[in-house]
Amino acid sequence: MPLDNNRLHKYCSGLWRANARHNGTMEDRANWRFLNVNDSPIQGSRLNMKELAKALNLDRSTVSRALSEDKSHLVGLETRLRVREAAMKLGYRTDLTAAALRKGRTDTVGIIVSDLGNETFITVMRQIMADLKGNGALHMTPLIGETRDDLATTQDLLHRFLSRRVDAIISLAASDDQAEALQLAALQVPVVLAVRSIRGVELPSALCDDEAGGAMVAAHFAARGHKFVCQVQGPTAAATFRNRARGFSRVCKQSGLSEVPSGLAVKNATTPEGRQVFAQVMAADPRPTAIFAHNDSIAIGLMEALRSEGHRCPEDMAIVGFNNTQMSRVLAIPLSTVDYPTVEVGRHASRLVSNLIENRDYGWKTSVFSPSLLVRASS
Amino acid sequence: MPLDNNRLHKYCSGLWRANARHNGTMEDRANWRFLNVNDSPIQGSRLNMKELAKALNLDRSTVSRALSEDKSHLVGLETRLRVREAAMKLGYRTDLTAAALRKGRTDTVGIIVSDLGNETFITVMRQIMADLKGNGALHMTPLIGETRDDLATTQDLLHRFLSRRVDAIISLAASDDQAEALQLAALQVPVVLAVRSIRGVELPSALCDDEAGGAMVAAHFAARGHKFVCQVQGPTAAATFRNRARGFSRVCKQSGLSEVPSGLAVKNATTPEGRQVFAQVMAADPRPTAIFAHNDSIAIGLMEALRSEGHRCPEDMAIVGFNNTQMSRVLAIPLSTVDYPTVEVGRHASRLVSNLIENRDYGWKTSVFSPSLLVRASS
DNA sequence: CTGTTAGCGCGTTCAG
DNA sequence: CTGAACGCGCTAACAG
Repeated sequence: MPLDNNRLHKYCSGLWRANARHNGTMEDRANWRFLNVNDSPIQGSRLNMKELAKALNLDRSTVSRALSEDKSHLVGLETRLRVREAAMKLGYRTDLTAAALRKGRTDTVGIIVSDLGNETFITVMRQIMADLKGNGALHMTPLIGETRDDLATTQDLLHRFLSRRVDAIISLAASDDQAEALQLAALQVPVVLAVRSIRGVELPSALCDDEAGGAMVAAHFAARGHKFVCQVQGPTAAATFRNRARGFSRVCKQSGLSEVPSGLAVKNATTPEGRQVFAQVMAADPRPTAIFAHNDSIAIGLMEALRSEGHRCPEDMAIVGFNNTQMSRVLAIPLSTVDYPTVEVGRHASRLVSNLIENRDYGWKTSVFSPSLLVRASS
Repeated sequence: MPLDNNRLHKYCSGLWRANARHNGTMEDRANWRFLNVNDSPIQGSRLNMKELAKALNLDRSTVSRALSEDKSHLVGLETRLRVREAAMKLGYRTDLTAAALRKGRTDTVGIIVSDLGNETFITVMRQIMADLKGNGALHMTPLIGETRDDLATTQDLLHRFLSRRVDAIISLAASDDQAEALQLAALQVPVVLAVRSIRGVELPSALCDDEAGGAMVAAHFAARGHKFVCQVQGPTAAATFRNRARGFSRVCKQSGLSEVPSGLAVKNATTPEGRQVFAQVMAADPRPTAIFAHNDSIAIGLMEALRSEGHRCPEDMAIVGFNNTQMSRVLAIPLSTVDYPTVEVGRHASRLVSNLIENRDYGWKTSVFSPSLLVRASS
């Protein structure tokens, strides 16, 4: 089957993006040497640009241009097609590490996330990865690292990313103790914060308006006629949770709601801890009739404890979570929750990165996106 | 504060592993030029090895050796310390892309996963990443990509990995339609399969004995005295689920259990689909008294549906899942499930990769690890 | 033990 | 429109 221009044009991008299904049959790959005009010393089985050029009786430069996305117009149409056809048949793949060395750009961005098991982080990360793959003329590859909120791991990760010469870094794992490490990194490459910010650190960020989210929940409780309510706060070291708490408390005061017990917090925002903290809620006097859990995991722990002890939700106790996770939607009693603006946050983070890479403009471009309350059966 | 040898030795590995907290103060970094003996043309703010060498009145090679892990013994102790101290104070970071180009090795491995939201995959991946970071003298960086079981995405990912010259590829996302793409990739670099295998493709793999897992569940049902049971199968395209089904059915026959209804399968192994399929289970005649769900997500969907309709678990219906996810442990009715050997699978996969990279030995080294049944309250 | 030399595979001048 | 030459930052081979 001869290659037509249509397939070649597909391959043009396919060479970089690999949409092309046909990378040359194994026969082609085995026999590519026979295209050589002169015998040339071949090190491995991997074809490089020099060899490809020799096989075509062209100079490397011409081949380089023909294969490139932005400079292929500098090459005659006929030559360009000939080069691309050969590259395709022979399974040529440009060596991106070599290209990076020459260009001074690796077309990679480091992504730091605290917990790969967290659905919200993953959702934001997916958006970022999708954007990075297609944004503008850029085709960036993400390097992903998980910190589990450990400072040493974070520093290790930053060092690795910097050593690999990433073009930028996005952290979804910022916490106060990382301030210095991130600022040091920002001296070398653009650093963008997403989901989590750091007090007093002015880096371009893409955030959720957590305070507004907390406020919405309190307003909702007030509208439902509750008098005594409480909140189970996530780790207090994270600004995210502090903001949710502040918004909730503010509106409680404004609406005449009493927070009892107050100061409830879990060390990790997980279901088991939500389960455990339930006893403290029930021990309070007066006992609250509604709980705001700072995320869905905690909320689910509370609901499971509620079920275990034979109480009913929302009749005996209303519960609202945060993040709108998949699980919240499929419970027997669907969980009321605050929908996190994952798409907006991810998109803004990737836009910031693209802009900063193009023109090292470190302007003050933080955006804060609003969440929205989803009232379901649990409240 | 002067640098003592202890800190320098830490930095020795810290240079690569960044355990060192102190990367040189900002003043150090700003003034590093003054260490230069001659003025040298400096392009960016980033210090390279040539400049570092000139500042120290040494040759690049010496600096390179002094900083390396395996060849630093070729350098005099005094010089070595001097080099490392300077590198540390000046915040020198070796350019890994350049090193890779020269060495013909990038010290990266591509990891392909179908779904970043899947706890089991993530757990295996974490193990792999931890091993890769510390295994032997190797410090490999993983490149992670998600396919969502899409062939084109998989091909794209493979191409990107290969273009970035990864030293090996680990796929936790194999499915039958990817056979050709993976085999083509295996022509270039070692390819290892984990968690999922492909029928008829002989690549070194690290797997779970899914059939044994299914068998355990059937034996458990038989021991509990059930007569009519059923299973809800995951996507039939995946060998994983086919094996679980086969093991379960085999033991059912051997133990005289009837599968009604049979042939129940969901398109995606998710909680919502588990929820939906529940109606079909209840409509069966005779109605089964126990369900084997091919993973915990499906099982949880079934349990939620059970709750919604007022049935009791395990009295009216026993349920067993697969994977031992966090969620299975914290439900009001803790879920019986099959514990997946994530550590063993991950460890074997990373060992395979390390071995294959060292000595391109493509020997037949697949291992299959046994899962174990965890009986909890739901059965 | 250290310096010298020679590339790794590309992209980008500058000529023609 | 194409070819020749240079160098990105590093490590490996070979001398000394």
